[in-house]
Amino acid sequence: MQPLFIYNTVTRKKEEFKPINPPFVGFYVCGPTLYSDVHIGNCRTFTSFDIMYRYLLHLGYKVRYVRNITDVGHLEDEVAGEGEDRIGKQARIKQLEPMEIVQRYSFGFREVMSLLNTLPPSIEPTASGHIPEQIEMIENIIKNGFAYVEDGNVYFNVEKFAEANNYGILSGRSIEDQLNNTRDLDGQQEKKGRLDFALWKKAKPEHIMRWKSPWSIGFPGWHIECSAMSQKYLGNTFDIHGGGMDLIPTHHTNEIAQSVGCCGQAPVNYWVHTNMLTLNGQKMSRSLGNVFLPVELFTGKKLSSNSPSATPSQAILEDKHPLFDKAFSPMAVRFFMMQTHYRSTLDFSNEALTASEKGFERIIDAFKTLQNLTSSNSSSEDIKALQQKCYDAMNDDFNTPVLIANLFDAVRIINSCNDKKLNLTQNDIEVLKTIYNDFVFNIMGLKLEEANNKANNVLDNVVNVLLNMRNQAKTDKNFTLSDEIRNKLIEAGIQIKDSKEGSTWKLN
RNA sequence: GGUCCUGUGGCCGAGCGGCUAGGCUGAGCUCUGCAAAAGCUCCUACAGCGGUUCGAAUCCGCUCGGGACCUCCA
Repeated sequence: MQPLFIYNTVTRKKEEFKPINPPFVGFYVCGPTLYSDVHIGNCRTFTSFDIMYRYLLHLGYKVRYVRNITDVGHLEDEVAGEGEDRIGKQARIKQLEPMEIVQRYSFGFREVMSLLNTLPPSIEPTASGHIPEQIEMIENIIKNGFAYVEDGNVYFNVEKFAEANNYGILSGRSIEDQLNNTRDLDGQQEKKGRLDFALWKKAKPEHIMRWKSPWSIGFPGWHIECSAMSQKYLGNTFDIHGGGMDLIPTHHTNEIAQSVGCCGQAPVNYWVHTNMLTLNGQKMSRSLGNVFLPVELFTGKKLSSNSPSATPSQAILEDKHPLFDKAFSPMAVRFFMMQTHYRSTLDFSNEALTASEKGFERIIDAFKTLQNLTSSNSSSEDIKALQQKCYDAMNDDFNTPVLIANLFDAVRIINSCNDKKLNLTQNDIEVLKTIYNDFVFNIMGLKLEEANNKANNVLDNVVNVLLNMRNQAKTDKNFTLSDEIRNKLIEAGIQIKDSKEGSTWKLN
């Protein structure tokens, strides 16, 4: 098996990946809080982890990929432990059951992720479906002396925990630093320490979602769900835990504290974090309001304010979106995301996206050319070496930009062979097909977008009739007619490519 | 204010001490009836100033930009 190196946030180094129980791999990713539609920045994160999941599968690992859905417990003001539950608030505003809110947005979330061709996780557990597990974990944390009860609320005692443990192991910040350099905050009256966080909250009367617990009728804190669910499905210590970088200092830091506080062992061997998607250099986030939605990017249009949802198949759209020059297909967007490494910020712009789209088309066009390549007895290229370079790129912390650079080498070789400017053996051609199948389709998760339906077959036939007429005109040196056919087809959105073997076409 | 990350050619974006990715754009050439497509060639950059080194985009220091986190966020 290829040695794979993964950047570990804990050590801040790339480390060789060694699973606890090969070939099994436990992989947990913090999923979305479904109180509104996911935006394209959320999608970037889940797409990045999809590449990792796909590559691990390709390498032969048996991966259990768990990605949670947060449907309860995420307060508007986490640090104070105050404010409404985010989902409960939307439920109240929209006069729906909280589960209706979650159902609506999880439907949209899944549809968008499916359009982006991400594989579904093995398990998608919800926080509300794991209340007993969370209560049991809280009981253990209390038993171990790391949490205290205050008027029906349970808080994690961070300073107590930090006496014997490195609380800031992920963020690299010392406990003193965190205690002393925090902004002034309100609503801290119940907590003993300013870094303490809620494990269980007593429900106020207006709170819709509530469960019985030993401490009060209430609901779990935000961080405990991931600790409880990852432990349930992956064990006390598992291989990889991922999430957005913005989760490092609070959510993941507290997750570690809870798990260690409960079980006395580090929950995760490799912590992996993806960088943010930015818009004009600024992080895209729901709280900043600078978000746009996948459906808007895929259509180039603005979501109508009276659209019941942003689920692509149901969205009501208005005029052209002010941010986009045009629509960008999900696969072009996916390719665009992969041209930047997952640990770098990805800045959105029409120019960058258009450039990616063209590059992606070139890769797909070369794949079609590859199917009809003529082989030679000798070869002028080292295709096996190219294949290994593709693996080297992925083994180096999932370096998709370098992988793509290597694939463009393959594109050049394919096109040159097609132009009879270099030679490939039949075996080379088979290896190139394997490279495409493995890296482009299976690992990067790209796919051909034209639907192979009846209408397309008819179109294919119709265009071929016209191309034959044009070729006859060319043979007859009737260039007025041949050019007219070409120009009319271009106007109709069809681009013709002539070659020695004949003419092909594609949609523009 | 504190902690950390970052600054690469017209644009995007790799790079982790030597062999100067890749894409997009632009120019020229080949092919072509003319185009398009494709191929080839060219435009060879590392914010600034110092330092370490035989050698630095890459390490160190300072200066100036940009960003993230320290409150919820993927």
